Order: sequence, then structure tokens, then C-alpha cells
Amino acid sequence: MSVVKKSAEKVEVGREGILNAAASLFRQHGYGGVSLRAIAQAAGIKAGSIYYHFPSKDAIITEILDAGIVKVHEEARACVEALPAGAPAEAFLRAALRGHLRALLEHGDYTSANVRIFGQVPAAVRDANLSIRRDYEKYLDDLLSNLQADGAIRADVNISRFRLLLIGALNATLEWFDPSRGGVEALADDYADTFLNGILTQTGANK
Amino acid sequence: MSVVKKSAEKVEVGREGILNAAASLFRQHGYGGVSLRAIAQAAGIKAGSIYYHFPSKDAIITEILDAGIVKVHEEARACVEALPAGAPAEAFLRAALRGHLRALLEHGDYTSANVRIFGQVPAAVRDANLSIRRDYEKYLDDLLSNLQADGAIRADVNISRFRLLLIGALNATLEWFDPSRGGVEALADDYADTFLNGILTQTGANK
DNA sequence: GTCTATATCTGGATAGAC
DNA sequence: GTCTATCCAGATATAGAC
Repeated sequence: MSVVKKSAEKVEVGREGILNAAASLFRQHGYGGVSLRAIAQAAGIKAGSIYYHFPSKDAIITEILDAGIVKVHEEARACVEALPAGAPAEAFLRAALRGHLRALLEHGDYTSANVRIFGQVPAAVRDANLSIRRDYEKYLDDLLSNLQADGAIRADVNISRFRLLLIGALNATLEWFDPSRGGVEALADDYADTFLNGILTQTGANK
Repeated sequence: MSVVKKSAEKVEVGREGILNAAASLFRQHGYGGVSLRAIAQAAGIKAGSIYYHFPSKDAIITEILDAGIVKVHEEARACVEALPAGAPAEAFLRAALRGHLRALLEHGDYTSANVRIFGQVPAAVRDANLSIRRDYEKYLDDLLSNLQADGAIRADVNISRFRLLLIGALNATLEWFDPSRGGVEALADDYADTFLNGILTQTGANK
């Protein structure tokens, strides 16, 4: 995807090159820590040229924040929908978790920019991203509620609170995940084991 | 602790007033999004006056980052050490979790600033905070390893990976926790239940 | 579609009065 | 311990050449 200059240094140009460069810089330095000059330099153009593609810095970050959520939502949904008919209940959680983690870590600059600076952007930018966020949260809540209605998840589990715990734990992997030391799929399985069964050796009678 | 002006608007002055104002602003707007002028205004002084207390912006953020970790580490340790002799194994995890969460949410500006902008500050500032971070991570790893050696935690649980999952989930509560809707202690117990036992209704034979 | 040049403003930091 | 005044580097954004 996107243009690649021969083989120099994969300097991408145009709209997508700007977005990729910006996402990486926002992730590293935060919203206020990145100048249009820096984005332009990373994209291989001059600062003034950015305004041909985007009307403002806020427009760039808005697009990046949205993309971060959309990619994760789409991949989680795709993984769930790819399940064979009659898959066991816990497979639904495993699939959603795997999709979330895969998209999260494969589009790390966009998703990390979202996780890190959502709370730091101007209110107008944050509001624009909120409905997209809510859509994904509702998707997960519905999925988990169905599993609970089926009896797979304990009745005393607060679904939206567990969803917050889950997303928090998954998103935090962005801060330390290193693809050269074990793949995403293994990580997803490992995390799913913990969420589903806990860490205790014996789980006879809970309090 | 710290000075309070009569009852006007709790405008704190001096060193601590600057730190409190800065922590709150860094949490809200990120490292690059906060100017010394803004910090000064929030602290009720003028920008130039800050340099009487701190040599640079970096010195301020360094102190805030360190405080964020130290408060959590101290409270977690205190909760664990307050356990009665002969407390059950899982009580150790519950205590550490409760201490972490309590300090995290009670000193939200400092801890949230740390969580949000650790990855965005200049390298020199980040390095200064790293050893303090490592100390706390080692404390948790040792505690969890002991529980595993005692047989309380399953042998197939990767301790440092579980610690990453745990801290990630706990720190994420900063993004949504609202003390007016349920206390910290209840949240800590709820999270502990999930980590210890998982969410599945039946936990007969794990794969 | 990208450039140069520039207008306008805000940033961190310093000096010295009080 | 806080102020005012200021230096200068760097910010967003615009205008117009190519």
C-alpha cells in the first residue's frame, strides 16, 4: 500500500506519507510536541506544502485518531465473524481479543497515537473521535453481554467494567511489545487465558 | 500538607504549588502542550518566577514523573506489609493491587502525567525516571514470583508478562475512574477477582 | 503538488529591579 | 521570592512563484 520511493529509505509522499509521518511523531512526542515542520521533514517535503493536503494541524490529528480506532474495530469484528458456526462461547472473546491486538500492534503508530494523546488534543478534535470510540465500545459490550446471557461469563461480572479492564490491558501492550520477541498470536492467547481463567492454581469455590 | 490560601480557591504557592499546577496541566495537555507561562498562571505567579524554584521545564517534569511512581510504589508496599501474619497467598496480590490503585487515583495528576507522557518526554528526562520504574517493577515481580513458588499462582503463568498486563489494566483506570461513582476499594476488589479467577462460569480443566 | 518567503505569535530562558 | 522586560528560536498559517 502507498507509494514507495525506489528503495532509498521508504520515503512516502503525498497525503498518506504525511499521515504516516505524523502518526509516528505524535506517538513519540505527543500532540503539542510535534511541529508541522517536523512532520514535513519526516515526510520529505517542506512545511508549507502540508497545507495543500490538510487545512490545519488539527485536521491531521483528527484523521489519525479516527484511523486508530477504525482499524482495531474492523479487525476485531472480522476475526469474530470468521469463526466457524457453532464455535464455543469463549472463542468469541478470544477472536475479538486477537483482532484487537493484531490491529493495535500492526498499525502501532496510529493506534498508539490514539491511546497516548486522545486525552491531550483540543476538545473539538476529541469530540470528533468520540462517536467512533463509542461504536467500538458498544460492539464489545454487546459481544460480552451475549456471552454472559449464554451463561459462559459469570453473572456477577460487570460487563462494561470488564471491557474497560480488557481494553486497558490490551492497549498497554503498545508500550512494550516487541515483535522480534514472540508473535502477536501467542500474546493474544496468553492474555485470553488469563482473562478467562485467572492466574490461581485452584479455583474451587470463589468467595 | 502544603500551603492553602485562606479559602479563596486553594491557590497554592511556592514550589509545591508549581508542581501541582504543572502535573495537572501535563496530564491534560501533554508535555509539549504546556508552556511555562501556563504553569505560572495556574500557580498564581508569573513565568519568570518559576526559575527561582526550578532551573528548567525538564526539571519540573522530572520531579513529577518520579513522584508518580514513588507514591504508587510506597502505597503498594505499605498495603502488603500491613497484612497480618499468615495471610493467604492471594491476599498479597489483593493488597498490592489495592495500594497501587489507591495511590494511582488519589494522586491522579502525578500518576496520570507519568502514564501519559513518560513516552513523550526528552530522552534525558525519561532515563532519569527509568531506574525508579524498574525498582517498582522488580518489587512486583518478586512478590508474584513468591506466590508462584508457593504454588498459589499456576506454574505456566509468565510472571513479568502478567505484571505488564496487571499494571496496564490498573493504570488505564486513570482514564475513566470517577470517585463519585463507586470507591477505589470496591474497584480494587473487583479487578482482583477477575485477575485471580477469570470471568468464565466454569473453570474445570484448562486447556 | 511543492517550493520560498514571510507575517504574526508564542515558546523557554535570562537579567536585574524590588 | 516575585516582578517586568527582553532575547531569540521556533510555532502555525498564508501568499504567490514555479
